[in-house]
Amino acid sequence: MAKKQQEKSQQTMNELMASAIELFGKNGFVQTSVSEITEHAGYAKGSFYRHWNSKDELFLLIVEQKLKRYRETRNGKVDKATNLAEAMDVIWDFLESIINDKNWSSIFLEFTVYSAKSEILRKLMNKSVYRLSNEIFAELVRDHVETDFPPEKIGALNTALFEGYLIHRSLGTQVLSIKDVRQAAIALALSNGSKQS
Amino acid sequence: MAKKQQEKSQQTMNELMASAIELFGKNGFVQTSVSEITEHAGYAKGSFYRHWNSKDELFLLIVEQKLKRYRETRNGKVDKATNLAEAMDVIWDFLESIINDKNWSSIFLEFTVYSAKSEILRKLMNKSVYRLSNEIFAELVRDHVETDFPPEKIGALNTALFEGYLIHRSLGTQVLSIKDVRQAAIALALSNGSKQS
DNA sequence: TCTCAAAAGTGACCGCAGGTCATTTTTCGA
DNA sequence: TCGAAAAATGACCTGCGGTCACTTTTGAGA
Repeated sequence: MAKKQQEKSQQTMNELMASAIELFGKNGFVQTSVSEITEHAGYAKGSFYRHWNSKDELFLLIVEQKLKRYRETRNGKVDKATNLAEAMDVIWDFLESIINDKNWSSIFLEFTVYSAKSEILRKLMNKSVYRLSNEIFAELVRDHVETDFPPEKIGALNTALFEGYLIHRSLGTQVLSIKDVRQAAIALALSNGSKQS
Repeated sequence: MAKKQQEKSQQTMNELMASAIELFGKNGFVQTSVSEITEHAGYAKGSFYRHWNSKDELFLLIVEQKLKRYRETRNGKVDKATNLAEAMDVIWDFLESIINDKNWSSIFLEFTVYSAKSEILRKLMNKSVYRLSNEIFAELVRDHVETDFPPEKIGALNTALFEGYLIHRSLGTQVLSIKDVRQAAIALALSNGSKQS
Protein backbone atom coordinates (compact mmCIF):
# COMPACT_ATOMS: atom_id res chain seq x y z
CA MET A 1 0.00 0.00 0.00
CA ALA A 2 2.19 2.77 -1.27
CA LYS A 3 -1.11 4.40 -2.16
CA LYS A 4 -1.44 6.08 1.21
CA GLN A 5 1.81 7.94 0.76
CA GLN A 6 0.73 9.17 -2.64
CA GLU A 7 -2.54 10.28 -1.14
CA LYS A 8 -0.73 12.20 1.55
CA SER A 9 1.47 13.83 -1.03
CA GLN A 10 -1.61 14.76 -3.05
CA GLN A 11 -3.27 16.12 0.05
CA THR A 12 -0.24 18.33 0.73
CA MET A 13 -0.29 19.59 -2.84
CA ASN A 14 -3.95 20.44 -2.52
CA GLU A 15 -3.40 22.30 0.72
CA LEU A 16 -0.47 24.25 -0.69
CA MET A 17 -2.40 25.06 -3.84
CA ALA A 18 -5.43 26.24 -1.90
CA SER A 19 -3.16 28.43 0.20
CA ALA A 20 -1.53 29.80 -2.94
CA ILE A 21 -4.87 30.56 -4.60
CA GLU A 22 -6.03 32.41 -1.53
CA LEU A 23 -2.86 34.48 -1.16
CA PHE A 24 -2.33 35.19 -4.86
CA GLY A 25 -5.96 36.24 -5.03
CA LYS A 26 -5.49 38.60 -2.11
CA ASN A 27 -2.06 40.07 -2.82
CA GLY A 28 -1.12 39.27 -6.39
CA PHE A 29 1.67 37.18 -7.88
CA VAL A 30 4.86 39.07 -7.06
CA GLN A 31 3.74 40.20 -3.63
CA THR A 32 2.96 36.66 -2.51
CA SER A 33 6.09 34.80 -1.42
CA VAL A 34 6.62 31.06 -1.39
CA SER A 35 7.31 31.23 2.35
CA GLU A 36 3.94 32.84 2.92
CA ILE A 37 2.21 30.15 0.92
CA THR A 38 3.83 27.27 2.81
CA GLU A 39 3.57 28.92 6.21
CA HIS A 40 -0.11 29.67 5.69
CA ALA A 41 -0.68 26.01 4.85
CA GLY A 42 1.41 24.81 7.80
CA TYR A 43 4.48 23.53 5.97
CA ALA A 44 8.10 24.57 5.54
CA LYS A 45 9.34 26.31 2.44
CA GLY A 46 11.18 23.25 1.16
CA SER A 47 7.96 21.30 0.81
CA PHE A 48 6.82 23.66 -1.91
CA TYR A 49 9.73 22.70 -4.15
CA ARG A 50 9.08 19.00 -3.70
CA HIS A 51 5.86 19.50 -5.65
CA TRP A 52 6.65 22.29 -8.12
CA ASN A 53 9.86 23.56 -9.64
CA SER A 54 9.08 27.23 -9.24
CA LYS A 55 6.52 29.78 -8.17
CA ASP A 56 5.83 30.40 -11.87
CA GLU A 57 4.98 26.76 -12.43
CA LEU A 58 2.34 26.64 -9.71
CA PHE A 59 0.86 29.92 -10.87
CA LEU A 60 0.51 28.61 -14.42
CA LEU A 61 -1.26 25.54 -13.05
CA ILE A 62 -3.72 27.78 -11.23
CA VAL A 63 -4.27 29.89 -14.34
CA GLU A 64 -4.90 26.78 -16.43
CA GLN A 65 -7.38 25.49 -13.90
CA LYS A 66 -9.19 28.79 -13.62
CA LEU A 67 -9.43 29.30 -17.37
CA LYS A 68 -10.79 25.79 -17.77
CA ARG A 69 -13.48 26.53 -15.23
CA TYR A 70 -14.43 29.84 -16.87
CA ARG A 71 -14.75 28.06 -20.17
CA GLU A 72 -16.95 25.35 -18.75
CA THR A 73 -19.51 27.86 -17.60
CA ARG A 74 -19.51 29.18 -21.14
CA ASN A 75 -20.02 25.83 -22.85
CA GLY A 76 -23.15 25.35 -24.87
CA LYS A 77 -23.84 29.05 -25.20
CA VAL A 78 -21.35 29.30 -28.03
CA ASP A 79 -23.21 26.95 -30.32
CA LYS A 80 -26.38 28.94 -29.99
CA ALA A 81 -24.86 32.05 -31.55
CA THR A 82 -26.19 32.46 -35.07
CA ASN A 83 -24.42 35.65 -36.06
CA LEU A 84 -21.43 37.80 -35.18
CA ALA A 85 -23.32 40.00 -32.74
CA GLU A 86 -24.48 37.00 -30.76
CA ALA A 87 -21.01 35.45 -30.80
CA MET A 88 -19.60 38.68 -29.40
CA ASP A 89 -22.22 38.64 -26.68
CA VAL A 90 -21.13 35.17 -25.66
CA ILE A 91 -17.50 36.30 -25.60
CA TRP A 92 -18.25 39.31 -23.45
CA ASP A 93 -20.43 37.37 -21.03
CA PHE A 94 -17.37 35.18 -20.65
CA LEU A 95 -15.03 38.15 -20.16
CA GLU A 96 -17.33 39.71 -17.62
CA SER A 97 -17.37 36.47 -15.65
CA ILE A 98 -13.59 36.76 -15.41
CA ILE A 99 -13.80 40.36 -14.27
CA ASN A 100 -16.27 39.31 -11.61
CA ASP A 101 -13.87 36.72 -10.16
CA LYS A 102 -12.53 38.92 -7.36
CA ASN A 103 -9.35 40.62 -8.55
CA TRP A 104 -8.07 37.75 -10.62
CA SER A 105 -8.28 39.72 -13.83
CA SER A 106 -5.69 42.13 -12.40
CA ILE A 107 -3.53 39.21 -11.37
CA PHE A 108 -3.70 37.67 -14.83
CA LEU A 109 -2.68 41.05 -16.20
CA GLU A 110 0.21 41.25 -13.75
CA PHE A 111 1.48 37.83 -14.69
CA THR A 112 0.99 38.38 -18.42
CA VAL A 113 3.20 41.46 -18.38
CA TYR A 114 5.65 39.76 -16.01
CA SER A 115 5.90 36.80 -18.36
CA ALA A 116 7.00 38.98 -21.27
CA LYS A 117 10.50 39.15 -19.79
CA SER A 118 11.22 35.45 -20.08
CA GLU A 119 11.30 33.75 -23.45
CA ILE A 120 10.01 30.49 -22.03
CA LEU A 121 7.10 32.12 -20.24
CA ARG A 122 6.33 34.28 -23.25
CA LYS A 123 5.95 31.20 -25.44
CA LEU A 124 3.75 29.52 -22.86
CA MET A 125 1.56 32.59 -22.51
CA ASN A 126 0.86 32.50 -26.21
CA LYS A 127 -0.77 29.10 -25.77
CA SER A 128 -4.49 29.20 -25.28
CA VAL A 129 -4.41 27.12 -22.07
CA TYR A 130 -2.81 30.01 -20.23
CA ARG A 131 -4.34 32.97 -21.93
CA LEU A 132 -7.59 34.72 -22.76
CA SER A 133 -6.14 34.32 -26.12
CA ASN A 134 -6.68 35.99 -29.42
CA GLU A 135 -6.98 32.66 -31.15
CA ILE A 136 -9.80 31.45 -28.96
CA PHE A 137 -11.85 34.50 -29.76
CA ALA A 138 -10.92 34.14 -33.40
CA GLU A 139 -12.29 30.59 -33.32
CA LEU A 140 -15.53 31.66 -31.72
CA VAL A 141 -16.03 34.37 -34.28
CA ARG A 142 -14.73 32.68 -37.42
CA ASP A 143 -18.00 31.15 -38.64
CA HIS A 144 -19.83 34.42 -38.37
CA VAL A 145 -17.48 36.79 -40.12
CA GLU A 146 -19.08 38.00 -43.36
CA THR A 147 -16.22 40.11 -44.69
CA ASP A 148 -12.67 39.20 -45.65
CA PHE A 149 -11.32 40.83 -42.51
CA PRO A 150 -9.18 38.15 -40.80
CA PRO A 151 -10.97 36.59 -37.81
CA GLU A 152 -7.65 36.41 -35.93
CA LYS A 153 -7.44 40.18 -36.09
CA ILE A 154 -10.97 40.55 -34.80
CA GLY A 155 -9.98 38.28 -31.91
CA ALA A 156 -6.74 40.10 -31.25
CA LEU A 157 -8.35 43.55 -31.31
CA ASN A 158 -10.94 42.28 -28.89
CA THR A 159 -8.22 40.98 -26.56
CA ALA A 160 -6.34 44.25 -26.82
CA LEU A 161 -9.36 46.29 -25.88
CA PHE A 162 -10.15 43.99 -22.98
CA GLU A 163 -6.62 43.92 -21.61
CA GLY A 164 -6.25 47.65 -22.12
CA TYR A 165 -9.35 48.02 -20.01
CA LEU A 166 -7.77 45.82 -17.35
CA ILE A 167 -4.88 48.28 -17.14
CA HIS A 168 -7.30 51.19 -16.92
CA ARG A 169 -9.11 49.31 -14.17
CA SER A 170 -6.06 48.25 -12.19
CA LEU A 171 -4.94 51.88 -12.03
CA GLY A 172 -8.25 52.76 -10.48
CA THR A 173 -9.22 55.05 -13.33
CA GLN A 174 -12.97 55.38 -13.39
CA VAL A 175 -13.62 56.85 -16.82
CA LEU A 176 -14.63 53.58 -18.46
CA SER A 177 -17.13 51.01 -17.28
CA ILE A 178 -17.11 47.44 -18.45
CA LYS A 179 -20.28 48.26 -20.38
CA ASP A 180 -18.51 51.02 -22.32
CA VAL A 181 -15.74 48.67 -23.33
CA ARG A 182 -18.09 45.88 -24.22
CA GLN A 183 -20.07 48.17 -26.47
CA ALA A 184 -16.94 49.52 -28.11
CA ALA A 185 -15.49 46.06 -28.67
CA ILE A 186 -18.68 44.76 -30.21
CA ALA A 187 -19.06 47.83 -32.40
CA LEU A 188 -15.48 47.36 -33.55
CA ALA A 189 -15.94 43.68 -34.33
CA LEU A 190 -19.15 44.31 -36.22
CA SER A 191 -17.71 47.16 -38.24
CA ASN A 192 -14.86 44.90 -39.33
CA GLY A 193 -16.62 41.60 -39.69
CA SER A 194 -20.23 42.36 -40.51
CA LYS A 195 -21.64 43.42 -43.89
CA GLN A 196 -23.94 46.16 -42.70
CA SER A 197 -22.67 48.61 -40.18
CA MET B 1 32.52 79.06 -4.82
CA ALA B 2 30.24 76.30 -3.53
CA LYS B 3 29.12 76.23 -7.13
CA LYS B 4 31.76 73.75 -8.15
CA GLN B 5 30.50 71.19 -5.66
CA GLN B 6 26.95 71.62 -6.89
CA GLU B 7 28.17 71.20 -10.41
CA LYS B 8 29.96 68.03 -9.50
CA SER B 9 26.85 66.72 -7.79
CA GLN B 10 24.81 67.59 -10.88
CA GLN B 11 27.40 65.91 -13.06
CA THR B 12 27.13 62.73 -10.99
CA MET B 13 23.35 62.81 -11.26
CA ASN B 14 23.58 63.16 -15.00
CA GLU B 15 25.99 60.28 -15.28
CA LEU B 16 23.84 58.04 -13.10
CA MET B 17 20.72 59.01 -15.00
CA ALA B 18 22.34 58.33 -18.36
CA SER B 19 23.48 54.95 -17.08
CA ALA B 20 19.96 54.24 -15.83
CA ILE B 21 18.34 55.22 -19.12
CA GLU B 22 20.71 52.96 -21.00
CA LEU B 23 20.18 49.96 -18.74
CA PHE B 24 16.43 50.38 -18.27
CA GLY B 25 16.14 50.71 -22.03
CA LYS B 26 18.09 47.52 -22.54
CA ASN B 27 16.73 45.29 -19.76
CA GLY B 28 13.57 46.89 -18.41
CA PHE B 29 12.70 48.29 -15.00
CA VAL B 30 12.65 45.27 -12.69
CA GLN B 31 15.58 43.53 -14.30
CA THR B 32 17.85 46.53 -13.90
CA SER B 33 19.30 46.78 -10.40
CA VAL B 34 20.52 49.89 -8.67
CA SER B 35 23.96 48.29 -8.28
CA GLU B 36 24.16 47.79 -12.02
CA ILE B 37 23.25 51.40 -12.64
CA THR B 38 25.89 52.78 -10.28
CA GLU B 39 28.55 50.28 -11.27
CA HIS B 40 28.04 51.02 -14.95
CA ALA B 41 28.47 54.72 -14.20
CA GLY B 42 31.54 54.12 -12.03
CA TYR B 43 30.05 54.81 -8.60
CA ALA B 44 29.11 52.84 -5.51
CA LYS B 45 25.55 51.91 -4.74
CA GLY B 46 25.21 54.41 -1.91
CA SER B 47 25.71 57.33 -4.27
CA PHE B 48 22.43 56.52 -5.97
CA TYR B 49 20.47 57.16 -2.80
CA ARG B 50 22.13 60.50 -2.19
CA HIS B 51 20.32 61.76 -5.27
CA TRP B 52 17.04 59.83 -5.33
CA ASN B 53 15.01 58.13 -2.64
CA SER B 54 14.22 55.02 -4.62
CA LYS B 55 14.56 53.29 -7.95
CA ASP B 56 10.92 54.17 -8.61
CA GLU B 57 11.63 57.87 -8.15
CA LEU B 58 14.39 57.95 -10.75
CA PHE B 59 12.31 55.94 -13.17
CA LEU B 60 9.41 58.39 -12.84
CA LEU B 61 11.80 61.23 -13.57
CA ILE B 62 12.94 59.48 -16.73
CA VAL B 63 9.35 58.84 -17.78
CA GLU B 64 8.44 62.46 -17.22
CA GLN B 65 11.40 63.60 -19.26
CA LYS B 66 10.68 61.20 -22.09
CA LEU B 67 7.00 62.07 -22.27
CA LYS B 68 7.85 65.75 -22.35
CA ARG B 69 10.16 65.16 -25.28
CA TYR B 70 7.61 63.09 -27.18
CA ARG B 71 5.08 65.86 -26.70
CA GLU B 72 7.44 68.54 -27.93
CA THR B 73 7.82 66.79 -31.27
CA ARG B 74 4.06 66.81 -31.48
CA ASN B 75 3.59 70.48 -30.73
CA GLY B 76 2.05 72.63 -33.42
CA LYS B 77 0.57 69.73 -35.29
CA VAL B 78 -2.32 69.59 -32.85
CA ASP B 79 -3.60 73.05 -33.68
CA LYS B 80 -3.76 72.24 -37.35
CA ALA B 81 -6.33 69.50 -36.86
CA THR B 82 -9.70 70.74 -38.05
CA ASN B 83 -11.79 67.65 -37.39
CA LEU B 84 -11.85 64.48 -35.36
CA ALA B 85 -10.17 62.36 -38.02
CA GLU B 86 -7.23 64.75 -38.22
CA ALA B 87 -6.96 64.96 -34.43
CA MET B 88 -6.81 61.17 -34.26
CA ASP B 89 -4.08 61.17 -36.87
CA VAL B 90 -2.01 63.53 -34.76
CA ILE B 91 -2.55 61.31 -31.71
CA TRP B 92 -1.49 58.19 -33.55
CA ASP B 93 1.56 59.81 -35.10
CA PHE B 94 2.49 60.60 -31.51
CA LEU B 95 1.81 57.04 -30.31
CA GLU B 96 3.81 55.59 -33.17
CA SER B 97 6.75 57.81 -32.24
CA ILE B 98 6.65 56.21 -28.79
CA ILE B 99 6.54 52.73 -30.26
CA ASN B 100 9.54 53.60 -32.38
CA ASP B 101 11.61 54.61 -29.35
CA LYS B 102 13.44 51.30 -28.97
CA ASN B 103 11.60 49.11 -26.47
CA TRP B 104 10.52 51.92 -24.20
CA SER B 105 6.86 51.31 -24.87
CA SER B 106 7.25 47.85 -23.31
CA ILE B 107 9.04 49.36 -20.37
CA PHE B 108 6.30 51.94 -19.83
CA LEU B 109 3.85 49.06 -19.91
CA GLU B 110 5.91 47.10 -17.40
CA PHE B 111 6.08 50.02 -15.01
CA THR B 112 2.42 50.92 -15.43
CA VAL B 113 1.31 47.46 -14.39
CA TYR B 114 3.95 47.36 -11.66
CA SER B 115 2.71 50.67 -10.29
CA ALA B 116 -0.83 49.35 -9.83
CA LYS B 117 0.28 47.54 -6.69
CA SER B 118 1.21 50.65 -4.74
CA GLU B 119 -1.42 53.24 -3.90
CA ILE B 120 1.09 56.08 -4.11
CA LEU B 121 2.39 55.03 -7.50
CA ARG B 122 -1.11 54.38 -8.76
CA LYS B 123 -2.12 57.93 -7.95
CA LEU B 124 0.99 59.29 -9.62
CA MET B 125 0.43 57.22 -12.72
CA ASN B 126 -2.98 58.75 -13.14
CA LYS B 127 -1.35 62.14 -13.55
CA SER B 128 -0.71 63.14 -17.12
CA VAL B 129 3.00 63.88 -16.52
CA TYR B 130 3.68 60.20 -16.11
CA ARG B 131 1.19 58.65 -18.42
CA LEU B 132 0.03 58.44 -22.02
CA SER B 133 -3.08 59.43 -20.33
CA ASN B 134 -6.72 59.23 -21.20
CA GLU B 135 -7.21 62.84 -20.28
CA ILE B 136 -4.59 64.14 -22.67
CA PHE B 137 -6.21 62.40 -25.56
CA ALA B 138 -9.58 63.62 -24.35
CA GLU B 139 -8.25 67.17 -24.47
CA LEU B 140 -6.91 66.79 -27.98
CA VAL B 141 -10.17 65.41 -29.18
CA ARG B 142 -12.67 67.49 -27.22
CA ASP B 143 -13.11 70.35 -29.70
CA HIS B 144 -13.82 67.99 -32.55
CA VAL B 145 -16.41 65.69 -31.01
CA GLU B 146 -19.74 66.22 -32.72
CA THR B 147 -21.87 63.86 -30.66
CA ASP B 148 -22.69 63.81 -26.96
CA PHE B 149 -20.34 60.88 -26.42
CA PRO B 150 -17.96 61.96 -23.61
CA PRO B 151 -14.53 62.93 -24.97
CA GLU B 152 -12.90 61.36 -21.89
CA LYS B 153 -14.30 58.02 -22.93
CA ILE B 154 -13.01 58.44 -26.45
CA GLY B 155 -9.59 59.16 -24.94
CA ALA B 156 -9.77 56.25 -22.53
CA LEU B 157 -10.87 53.76 -25.18
CA ASN B 158 -8.02 54.93 -27.35
CA THR B 159 -5.55 54.41 -24.50
CA ALA B 160 -7.01 50.98 -23.79
CA LEU B 161 -6.61 49.86 -27.37
CA PHE B 162 -3.07 51.20 -27.52
CA GLU B 163 -1.96 49.62 -24.26
CA GLY B 164 -3.71 46.38 -25.12
CA TYR B 165 -1.67 46.38 -28.29
CA LEU B 166 1.48 46.91 -26.21
CA ILE B 167 0.69 43.71 -24.32
CA HIS B 168 0.08 41.88 -27.57
CA ARG B 169 3.39 43.21 -28.79
CA SER B 170 5.43 42.47 -25.70
CA LEU B 171 4.29 38.84 -25.85
CA GLY B 172 5.65 38.67 -29.36
CA THR B 173 2.27 37.90 -30.87
CA GLN B 174 2.33 38.90 -34.50
CA VAL B 175 -1.34 38.96 -35.41
CA LEU B 176 -1.74 42.72 -35.18
CA SER B 177 0.37 45.43 -36.75
CA ILE B 178 0.45 48.97 -35.47
CA LYS B 179 -1.46 49.95 -38.62
CA ASP B 180 -4.29 47.56 -37.76
CA VAL B 181 -4.62 49.04 -34.32
CA ARG B 182 -4.39 52.60 -35.54
CA GLN B 183 -7.17 51.97 -38.05
CA ALA B 184 -9.33 50.28 -35.43
CA ALA B 185 -8.80 53.05 -32.89
CA ILE B 186 -9.62 55.76 -35.37
CA ALA B 187 -12.70 53.91 -36.61
CA LEU B 188 -13.84 53.51 -33.04
CA ALA B 189 -13.30 57.17 -32.18
CA LEU B 190 -15.12 58.32 -35.32
CA SER B 191 -18.06 55.99 -34.78
CA ASN B 192 -18.49 57.40 -31.29
CA GLY B 193 -17.63 61.03 -31.83
CA SER B 194 -18.45 61.83 -35.44
CA LYS B 195 -21.89 62.50 -36.90
CA GLN B 196 -21.56 60.49 -40.05
CA SER B 197 -20.12 57.04 -39.84
C1' DT C 1 5.86 -6.63 16.14
C1' DC C 2 10.22 -5.18 14.45
C1' DT C 3 13.17 -3.53 10.62
C1' DC C 4 14.70 -0.39 7.35
C1' DA C 5 14.49 1.70 2.82
C1' DA C 6 11.89 5.06 0.61
C1' DA C 7 9.06 8.95 0.78
C1' DA C 8 7.66 13.32 3.08
C1' DG C 9 8.98 17.20 5.45
C1' DT C 10 12.46 20.57 7.27
C1' DG C 11 15.08 24.89 7.67
C1' DA C 12 19.82 26.70 7.30
C1' DC C 13 21.93 28.37 3.53
C1' DC C 14 23.00 30.70 -1.21
C1' DG C 15 23.08 34.79 -4.29
C1' DC C 16 20.91 38.83 -5.13
C1' DA C 17 17.50 42.53 -4.67
C1' DG C 18 16.30 47.50 -2.72
C1' DG C 19 17.61 50.37 0.74
C1' DT C 20 20.52 52.36 5.06
C1' DC C 21 24.17 54.71 7.26
C1' DA C 22 28.64 55.16 9.81
C1' DT C 23 32.82 56.05 7.84
C1' DT C 24 36.26 57.80 4.50
C1' DT C 25 37.60 60.91 0.81
C1' DT C 26 37.34 65.14 -1.65
C1' DT C 27 36.44 69.91 -2.12
C1' DC C 28 37.31 74.74 -1.39
C1' DG C 29 36.63 79.23 1.35
C1' DA C 30 39.02 81.38 5.13
C1' DT D 1 47.46 75.17 5.22
C1' DC D 2 43.40 73.97 7.64
C1' DG D 3 38.94 72.09 8.66
C1' DA D 4 33.97 72.01 7.95
C1' DA D 5 30.83 70.58 4.69
C1' DA D 6 29.71 67.96 0.81
C1' DA D 7 30.42 63.70 -1.95
C1' DA D 8 31.37 58.99 -2.17
C1' DT D 9 31.78 54.45 -0.18
C1' DG D 10 30.59 49.61 0.83
C1' DA D 11 29.45 46.60 4.70
C1' DC D 12 25.21 45.64 6.36
C1' DC D 13 19.92 45.02 6.88
C1' DT D 14 15.65 42.42 5.52
C1' DG D 15 13.43 39.60 2.40
C1' DC D 16 13.13 37.19 -2.01
C1' DG D 17 13.25 32.56 -5.02
C1' DG D 18 15.49 28.51 -4.87
C1' DT D 19 18.70 24.39 -3.01
C1' DC D 20 19.86 20.42 -0.46
C1' DA D 21 21.76 17.64 3.39
C1' DC D 22 19.33 16.23 6.95
C1' DT D 23 15.40 14.38 10.11
C1' DT D 24 10.91 12.32 10.58
C1' DT D 25 7.22 9.46 9.01
C1' DT D 26 5.39 5.66 6.55
C1' DG D 27 4.32 0.87 5.55
C1' DA D 28 5.69 -3.76 3.23
C1' DG D 29 8.03 -7.85 4.41
C1' DA D 30 10.32 -10.83 7.76
